[in-house]
Amino acid sequence: MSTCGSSANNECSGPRKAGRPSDVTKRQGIIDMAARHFFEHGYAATAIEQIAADAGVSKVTIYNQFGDKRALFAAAVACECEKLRGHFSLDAMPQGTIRERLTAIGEAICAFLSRPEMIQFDRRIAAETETEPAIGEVFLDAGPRRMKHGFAAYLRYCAETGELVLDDPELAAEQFVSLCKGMDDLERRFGAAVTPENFERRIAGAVDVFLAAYGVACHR
Amino acid sequence: MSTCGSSANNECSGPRKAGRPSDVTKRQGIIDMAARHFFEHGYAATAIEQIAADAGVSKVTIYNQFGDKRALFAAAVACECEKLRGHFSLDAMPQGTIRERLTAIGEAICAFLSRPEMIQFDRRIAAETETEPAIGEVFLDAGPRRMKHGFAAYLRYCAETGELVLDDPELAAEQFVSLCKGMDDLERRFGAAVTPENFERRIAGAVDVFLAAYGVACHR
DNA sequence: GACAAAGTGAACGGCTCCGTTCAATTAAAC
DNA sequence: GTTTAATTGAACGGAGCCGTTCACTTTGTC
Repeated sequence: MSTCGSSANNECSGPRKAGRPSDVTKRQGIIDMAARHFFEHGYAATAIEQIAADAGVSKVTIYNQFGDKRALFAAAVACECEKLRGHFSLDAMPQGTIRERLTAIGEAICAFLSRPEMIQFDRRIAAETETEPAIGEVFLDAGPRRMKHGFAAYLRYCAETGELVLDDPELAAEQFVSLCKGMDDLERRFGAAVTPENFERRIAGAVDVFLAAYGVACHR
Repeated sequence: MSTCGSSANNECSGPRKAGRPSDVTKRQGIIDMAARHFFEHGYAATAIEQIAADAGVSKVTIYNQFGDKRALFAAAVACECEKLRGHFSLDAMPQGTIRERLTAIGEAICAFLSRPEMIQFDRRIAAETETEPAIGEVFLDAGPRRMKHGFAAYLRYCAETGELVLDDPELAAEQFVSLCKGMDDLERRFGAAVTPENFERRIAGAVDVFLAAYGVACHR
């Protein structure tokens, strides 16, 4: 479904190697299925043979293409992070008052972060980061930091248009996102059920506090 | 070193069983070593034989006392959560202006949460919560929720003395803690190094924002 | 001292799974 | 058609580890 594996496949300069070329769709199928298993059941609890079976592929093919279980896991993580990159665009900015826009943004961010797949992905990456610090780094760059910088740029823009009064957009971005998340992502990481009624109140509270600190009304 | 295992050991009513009594210090040693291994290397990566060896105990003794690997893990989690309970007291409240007090509290909370053992414990519990939801629940009650309620009570007290203006202490408590943490606990969960310079700025920023929203100055 | 239960050490069965090897098959490039 | 390389199925070696059994020792209580 995704096209993550195309990053290192462009061998344009090399002469076309003779013989049967490796099946790209198979490779992608393996990565997709590996991601599914790794992020659902954890690294240790996932058997390569199972991935192979579910991807309709021989186990040997996996070892030929990736060489190692860890390498396959790394590929799956990289692919998933690549998908993440597409999720932070500033194109479709909501309209309305600054309060309405912040509310919409807060809702979007929370909805994005509280998807069950996201929670599980978070858990897995965190657990594996210990044995493979590079994995955590890749995720941080593809996800949280990217989101933070994008949002900070928007806040800076708002400051330039005079809708907000702030001198440290990065800090303000962190603060707003943290306010929106509250302790809810924590609760969810530890299995608590989602509480939609708290959701609204939390976002509204976040916007209130944020505007109290950075809104123009307070600084007149 | 800790005395967590004493919760279910009070068999006061039963007649003293004949024969050799089970060694409580051994039991505690097993739990301590189990916690060490489980939280450092993960559940799956921990071998019971290793725990037994490091605790100076036979593997059979572990199976006699706990019956199961999962049960041993659960005992270790329960013990660690018990330790957590002692860490949230409102006794030694700092003095000074409300700003100084909030700053001190924020620093204490962040210092407590960013201890490496805490980060690892967090990761492990989150990962195992999936297969054993009860574990996550136990942790939430012993840690985050407890801290939140305790701090909310303090905020309510501050509101009663007129130092703060707020009508939802629980929400405000969440907001303050979230502001203090920022995205730093996230970064640390994914292996990023600690940045002491950001630490100060983040706490100061949190107090600024919080007081802008809930301080008496803004509501006069 | 007799008894009963707890602890020990060693060995074992059984299971899962990683990673490899090998001969056979398939599919593209030339 | 020939060549080259990818893919496959099956089987294997080896490792790690869970949980059990058993005979034996230790350490308390009665």
